[in-house]
Amino acid sequence: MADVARVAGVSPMTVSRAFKLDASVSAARREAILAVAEELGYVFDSTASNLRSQKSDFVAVTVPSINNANFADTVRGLTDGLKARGLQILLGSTDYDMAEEERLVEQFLRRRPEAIVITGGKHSDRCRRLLEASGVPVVETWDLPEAPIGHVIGFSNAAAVRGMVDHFVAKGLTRIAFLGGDVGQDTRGADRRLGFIAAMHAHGLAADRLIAAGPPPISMREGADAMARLLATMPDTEAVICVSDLSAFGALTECQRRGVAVPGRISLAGFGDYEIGAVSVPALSTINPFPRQIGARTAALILDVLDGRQTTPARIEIVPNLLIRESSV
Amino acid sequence: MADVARVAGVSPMTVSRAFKLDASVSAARREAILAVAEELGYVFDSTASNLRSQKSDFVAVTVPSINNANFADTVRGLTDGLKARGLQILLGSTDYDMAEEERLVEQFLRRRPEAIVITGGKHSDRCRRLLEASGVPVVETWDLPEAPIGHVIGFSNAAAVRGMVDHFVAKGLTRIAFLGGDVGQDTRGADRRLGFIAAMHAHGLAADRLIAAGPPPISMREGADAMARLLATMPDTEAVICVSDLSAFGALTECQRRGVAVPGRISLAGFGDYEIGAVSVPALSTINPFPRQIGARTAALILDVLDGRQTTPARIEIVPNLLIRESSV
DNA sequence: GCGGTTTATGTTATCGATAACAACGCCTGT
DNA sequence: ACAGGCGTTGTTATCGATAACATAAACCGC
Repeated sequence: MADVARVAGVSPMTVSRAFKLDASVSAARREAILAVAEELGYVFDSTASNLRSQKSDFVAVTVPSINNANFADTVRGLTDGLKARGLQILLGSTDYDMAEEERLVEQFLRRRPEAIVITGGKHSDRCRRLLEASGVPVVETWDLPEAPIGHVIGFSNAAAVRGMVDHFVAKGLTRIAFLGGDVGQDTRGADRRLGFIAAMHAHGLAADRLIAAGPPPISMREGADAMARLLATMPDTEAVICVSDLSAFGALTECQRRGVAVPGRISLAGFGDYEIGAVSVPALSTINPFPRQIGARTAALILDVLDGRQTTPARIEIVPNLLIRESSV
Repeated sequence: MADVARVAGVSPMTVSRAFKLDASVSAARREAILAVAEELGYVFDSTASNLRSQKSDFVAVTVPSINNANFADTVRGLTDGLKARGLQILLGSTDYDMAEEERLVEQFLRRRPEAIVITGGKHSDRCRRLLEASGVPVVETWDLPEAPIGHVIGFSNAAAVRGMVDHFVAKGLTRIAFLGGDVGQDTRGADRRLGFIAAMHAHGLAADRLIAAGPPPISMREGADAMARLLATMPDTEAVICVSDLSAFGALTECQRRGVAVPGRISLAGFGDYEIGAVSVPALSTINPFPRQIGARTAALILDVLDGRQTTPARIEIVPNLLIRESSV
């Protein structure tokens, strides 16, 4: 920067200002300075800038898995909403593991992010403590924890599944199974399963058709395997709600291979409104929790917090949308 | 850090060393220092560390899209290979746009990453110049550019598709179509299309069944729409190679809705070995370019470069695997 | 027991940008 | 003509950790 300043015939401070979009430098001079910088091949050093200004221009984000269209959509909404402000996303995946989440959060906090976005509302004690002590604005998403760390933008997984159970029951189906959500690691999956059980009980129905699909991420293949087990052990099942569209599609393929008609003999539903659910034959009934919107609103909230427009913890509830399609008609 | 040092009764330098895993501090003292730090709620400041040591512990990565299982797999391989060394991934998506890529690269270089990984081998002039001038090790992936910027770990998209064309021709099919890859933005898609054309010509066949699917990312829906157009305009087509498994699956669903037998009347193939291709009914023939391995080997290469074991530009060619499944039997 | 080496710790200056403050020129209104 | 204000530029000290060097203590073989 000193070199650029010398060549441009100004002080380093003026060069510094020329690189900040808002600072007061005459337009002509800024242009000249940027031209000199480009010619000299000068590359601005954000590290030094961050240290002195005590701002990182980072927003840290943890997701359970990068390879998941739902979370990717949330990240997309976040990125789009934040990049206008020059905020960089620091992305990390926890692999549905709270210990890994804790490690990630600790790493991230060392970079002094402007805000930190966590997927889910359940964390290790130490992770929670670190976040609370950090002074960094925290947003928990994809969940509605009872005692949030800071801000929350999420939805009730249990309530969403209840809507689907209601739909099946209204169709006259009573022997309904739930596939997945059997492992505590995937707290959202577990919430959906608990929501299923509660909804069945509310209808006076037995919630005893629970099929395990193993630890997340639940693949299509695991959905197919679980459906095979279900058909073998409880062949009179009339409807199946799956923990995600991916497992639902896997379940569908298993039905197709066995000649089990969907929705003729078994009605199917997924969760997440993945593209596969809209395109598959039959199209899958599902629940859209608006992942992109979660990201977009989180971004907007973060900007509000950084600009001082939001000073109290926000609690924003997204209402998922029930999509009834061919698989459950 | 000074506070921690005072409480622990040592110099700040010793505290600093206690936080570096390799530095020479007696085990007892390190433990004591870390305990004090934890109690005081001290959080190490990576920014300051980076500035002074002139190391960022960042590896920057650009991908065309986060929401793509193939690229997510590559990122996964990278992350896994790098996190043991405490290297943080700085991830950005270009949306298949070279201008956006240039912007991202410029942003990333300001953070002085230890290395930068770029998906693809085609870039804007300025982007290339910035990378070359930066002195940062560059790895281009998912492609085999003729004049690489630095290191390359990729495969030939054209050659991979040729293998699939050969397979169809060996089966006696000659009226073969290619779906997608019509837009220059997606250079890998375009390479596959060109590879298709060249392979057809090599067999003395006309490569005139080219169906546009629009700009990337090509969705399942767009694959279905393109298949509808193909069936309408060239109903005597015997086989279709799609630019990805996602579009191939979309194409398959269109066939199912119209009662067109796959592979009975039309043979189908995709690209990428996405899970959908293995699970769908019929399972899709496809090409596995080992995205996870690309990431893993890129990580290994980066470590080799950083440790001085690799001093010349590497050129590693991955050989994709042809997977023949039910859709093309 | 003594030079020589290793191990563990401390001291000082520094990475590169910028906050905070000062100052200068220019305009404006009275 | 002059106080006051704004827009633009410069000066100085500083953000928090650590490289490089210095030093003290411990170890070691002969």
